[in-house]
Amino acid sequence: MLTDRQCKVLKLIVEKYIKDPIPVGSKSISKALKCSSATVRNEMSSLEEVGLLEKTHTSSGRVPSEDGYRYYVDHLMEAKKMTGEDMLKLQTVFHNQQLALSDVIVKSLQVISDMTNYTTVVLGSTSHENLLKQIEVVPIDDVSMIVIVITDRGHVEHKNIRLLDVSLDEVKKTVNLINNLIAGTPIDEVSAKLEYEVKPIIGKYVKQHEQLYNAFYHVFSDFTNQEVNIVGKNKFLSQPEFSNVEKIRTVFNKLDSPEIIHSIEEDDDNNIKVYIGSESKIDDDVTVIKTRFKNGNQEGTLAIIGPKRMEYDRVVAMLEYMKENIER
Amino acid sequence: MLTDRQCKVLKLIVEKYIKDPIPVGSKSISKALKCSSATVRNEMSSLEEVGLLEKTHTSSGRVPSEDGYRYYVDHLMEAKKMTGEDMLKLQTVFHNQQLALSDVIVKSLQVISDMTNYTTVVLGSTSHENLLKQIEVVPIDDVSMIVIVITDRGHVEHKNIRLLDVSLDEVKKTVNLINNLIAGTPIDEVSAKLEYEVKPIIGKYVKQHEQLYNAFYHVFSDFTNQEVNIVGKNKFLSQPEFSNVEKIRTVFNKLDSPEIIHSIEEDDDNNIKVYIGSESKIDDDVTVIKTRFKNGNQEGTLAIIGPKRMEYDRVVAMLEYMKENIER
DNA sequence: ATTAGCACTCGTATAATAATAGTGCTAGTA
DNA sequence: TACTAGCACTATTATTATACGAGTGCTAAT
Repeated sequence: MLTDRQCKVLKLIVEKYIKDPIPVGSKSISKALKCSSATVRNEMSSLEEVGLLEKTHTSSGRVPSEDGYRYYVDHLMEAKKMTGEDMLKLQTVFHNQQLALSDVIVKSLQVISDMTNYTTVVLGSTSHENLLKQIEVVPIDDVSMIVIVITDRGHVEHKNIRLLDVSLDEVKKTVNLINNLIAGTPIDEVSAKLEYEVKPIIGKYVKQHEQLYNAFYHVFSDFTNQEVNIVGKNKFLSQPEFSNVEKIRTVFNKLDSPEIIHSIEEDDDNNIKVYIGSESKIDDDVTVIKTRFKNGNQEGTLAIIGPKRMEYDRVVAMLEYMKENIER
Repeated sequence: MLTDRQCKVLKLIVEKYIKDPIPVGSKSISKALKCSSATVRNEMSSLEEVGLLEKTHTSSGRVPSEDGYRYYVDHLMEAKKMTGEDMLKLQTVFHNQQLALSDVIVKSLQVISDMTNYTTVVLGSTSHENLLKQIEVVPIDDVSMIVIVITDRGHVEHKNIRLLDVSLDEVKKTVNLINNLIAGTPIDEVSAKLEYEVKPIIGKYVKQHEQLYNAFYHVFSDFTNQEVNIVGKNKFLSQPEFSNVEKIRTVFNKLDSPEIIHSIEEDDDNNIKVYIGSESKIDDDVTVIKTRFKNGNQEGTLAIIGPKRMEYDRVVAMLEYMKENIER
């Protein structure tokens, strides 16, 4: 258990280091604690012993360890009210009645990314949560047409397909069959239903059913299994801990990897969760802060991704504000 | 006018430097020219005098200047046949009958980006070339619906709109009116037509026409004026001339800027064009190689973006191959 | 016209030095 | 017992000196 003063020391170090990424010396925080630097040094080495602080070399100042950040986030950080300025910028987006919710979310995350210099992410519903609402087909020329797939949650995808020697009537028949037979099915089960419920029927009533079946099968099997929207990736380029290209490359590759991004919402805790450093699965110097939201049948995950040395209190306040505003 | 030997020297230097980005010394190319390093040095300083070569410092080897690359591309580079391996990888994409042309293009550019380690770009038709084909509306819940806009070239966009207290019937009336009255209009003129041709009519026949008009007006005014597809931006991160983050930041910001990307197709020359260094408008160390393509009413621009120190012959060969295959 | 030879230049690498900001520890004090 | 002043010690950073080497430009000889 930490003493009261140790908490203060840790808090001061974390907050100072977040402001300015240079190791914190004992002298620089001794005044704030109303005791001498020697005392602070003693406290510092206790904190180092329990693994909350680290040194970059024998005689350097201290830097928070991963556990140090964790302790700060879990016990020391004060719930910060959003500043009026931050609030104002977001409100103008939220109060735009014209925009659909999903657009409001994306817009406000853009605003947040610019305000904070961190990367932001929206993950929509996954494909097993999205139900097929209807499909539409629009012919473009003799051989190609566009298939548009719409889900009950308003997710839209379209795909260009080529059909040689298939008459438009046959296509329309197939579309109607699909809409009548399997609307309401979770997207990721559509392929299966297509095979077992639609294929036998169009086999009987539709010419060129092979070609048509294959085309539609591909449309659904290529359906993106999750809507992902990442805003402000480049913000990483102005963070001091990402000043070497190697590191940037690994981070960017991770951000481009669906598995990694997907894993952000693995645990479906409804509260705000903070993944620090190695917990983030992106890089030891990266922190991910995320929350789920739900409004009617719109649901998904918001995340803010930045350096481990992140303004935790500010970001948490922002995410709370976002969640609150989305959910009503 | 350059002598024969000067051409050889320049060519050797460019090609050697492209392989390995260290300044080229006289000795290293003297054997290939069957003369002494002193002779090469003389030729080199002539080439420097006319601005085709540069030194990084007084006693360094030579590096091609921007003009040097230009001269190489315009006069020295040999039309290279694609290697069998390169060809094979692209053919498997092109020979996929299932895919629509636009998908084939994107897929093959992904392949090219991976093969070359450069960034690739497809620019679709611009909004004044795309004609409105039809719009569709799908209601999602009481207040929101999705408007889907389809152009004659198969470009699809959709937008979520919110309409309070507007009945579905009124919406459908409006949609029908729009489809009947202004289908066939270039997308970037739709907003105007909407105002002068549709607004007066729905004003008479449709309730809540204000709200409806505004909503559709926004749908079209937000229409992306150009389909842009950039693949493999991260490839820049493994190019040695982009090893500092500052540079990466400026390049990435440029690549994210619609104006810059749009400017690639400013000149509508149908042949392959090479923009070297400052000509690229992206960075002095960047080269853009592009060509237009056209197949039926599908047209657009392909570009490959990489370091100035690019494998020009290989890239040009690939673009030629792409253009040829797309156009038939 | 070409080339061998040599003085010269400049970048890179290595080592030596000093300055500085920090630590840990000891001994003394409230 | 808890704190602190003081000091020896350590590692980083910046600066300077030195040597090395790859390359050039020029001159004189072929």
